[in-house]
Amino acid sequence: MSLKVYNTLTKRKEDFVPQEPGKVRFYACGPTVYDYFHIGNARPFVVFDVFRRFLMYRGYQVIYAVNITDVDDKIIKKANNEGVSIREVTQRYARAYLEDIYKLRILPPDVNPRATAHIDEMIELIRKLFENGYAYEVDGDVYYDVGRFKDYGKLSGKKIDELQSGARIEVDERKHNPLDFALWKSARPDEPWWESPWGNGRPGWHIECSTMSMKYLGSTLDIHAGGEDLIFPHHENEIAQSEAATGKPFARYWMHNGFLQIRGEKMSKSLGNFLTAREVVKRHKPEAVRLFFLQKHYRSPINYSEEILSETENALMRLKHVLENIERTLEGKKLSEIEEKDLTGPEKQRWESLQKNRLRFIQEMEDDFNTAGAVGQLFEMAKIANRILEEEELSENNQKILKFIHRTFHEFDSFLSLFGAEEETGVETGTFNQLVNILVQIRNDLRAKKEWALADEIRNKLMESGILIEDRKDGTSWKPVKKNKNN
RNA sequence: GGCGGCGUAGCCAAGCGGCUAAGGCGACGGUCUGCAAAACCGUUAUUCACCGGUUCAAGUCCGGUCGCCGCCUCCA
Repeated sequence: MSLKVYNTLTKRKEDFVPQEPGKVRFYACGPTVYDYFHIGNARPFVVFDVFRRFLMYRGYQVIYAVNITDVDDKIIKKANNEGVSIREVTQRYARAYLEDIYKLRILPPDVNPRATAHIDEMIELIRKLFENGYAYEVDGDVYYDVGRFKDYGKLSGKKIDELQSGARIEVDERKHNPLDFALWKSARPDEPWWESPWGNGRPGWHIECSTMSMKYLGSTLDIHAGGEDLIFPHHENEIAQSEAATGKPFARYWMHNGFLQIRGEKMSKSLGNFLTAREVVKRHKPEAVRLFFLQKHYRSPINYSEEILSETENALMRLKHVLENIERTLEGKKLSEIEEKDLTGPEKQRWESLQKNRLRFIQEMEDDFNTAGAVGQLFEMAKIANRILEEEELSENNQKILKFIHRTFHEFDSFLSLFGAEEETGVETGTFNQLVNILVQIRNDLRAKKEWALADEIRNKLMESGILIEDRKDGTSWKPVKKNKNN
């Protein structure tokens, strides 16, 4: 089986082959921190998080970088409107961004670079573009000379001439070409600025992503991802800058997510028809938001409504109930691994269906991350589990089948993050389990050394925290013990 | 005007040339229950916007028509 990815650059689904076997350099465009991000912005954050983690699940070493844009016109405007400093605005919303992605159970990226911390590198990149003849200066502004870059338009499929005729923006006569974009903007009053060879100023938007992605991931990225509205001009310009500077291909695979619509219209800040992710997460489970995105293919448009979110929440509960019911049924039972040769009749059929479901799930994920198709397999497995749970007496093999289903769900949840959250605390169970397992392991090491006092201390302390340790001849297990509570 | 995408049951949605068109929500029927709720089980598209064409075989490929959306300007 091999992974296939739809590449915007070639407009085709391609076999995914990273430049270095087993290693994926993955960059996704992050937020401009001038406001809370809305539920439409959340889509790429969630889906690319799942893709990243699926790649990890498949054994790739993934370096995942997501930038934070903290210098930009909109930030300046916001600060001026509120009469506060730029720094205050960016700190407030950068923190809010981190809080919100945490709530959505998005794993923190490996690198989360901020633009203002990379001004020197940006200046260096611009200097390189001057050296290579792709940049020019006018009155302290520096522009990229689009006409000099032969491949301009290769990502968006646009031709420079056609763009010119269709350009609706007023033409700046100082530019060689109306499509030339700012690499460096000279300082205006009340704007933040940094020193540069071209005078005081601040970087243009596009140069940030080129600079930071290449700094942390190298000249050629394996995957560059973002919303489809970034294809032009943002990603087109990133390619122009990066490739003109390094002479190497900038990114091997370009992935773009489709838009979220509300009442048949694109959700956007400028249209004012947005709901912040934090509002939505107050009304609906974060896992339901994730499932909402995952039940659609990431490249298709998706329609938001409260009703659809509620429906998704019901669907999520169906899956969670299965897990809970299996847990209750199997509680305290010790089951060995399933022996296929012992299976006959309906048990065998169930087992074979489940194997197909599991395989199919992975195949769907590998087929350009078809999460909707994959999730369907989960519901089919849930159906089988429920049929077993309905039975009066559970055979040993049926119990083992239930156990298999439970394990498979959690296996896939390493990248789906739909289950396993502690409802009240928001603490991720996976992390919690890992911590307890570490303690149990340490204790076993101590027992091996016959350091009983400390080992018992760990057991007692865990018991006090509601964790029961069980030493058995085939190993140590543990489980949370329910405190006496009504209901 | 240029470029790109979409149109599958009441709603959401997978499907990318060939087993009986996944799955979810809802609705209806049933199991459970003292009753109810919850949960679970079952049923729910001779048909894939429309018209032609290619093929032994088409939601699936090609052409056209209609409708919707996005990009071409900051935007995930």
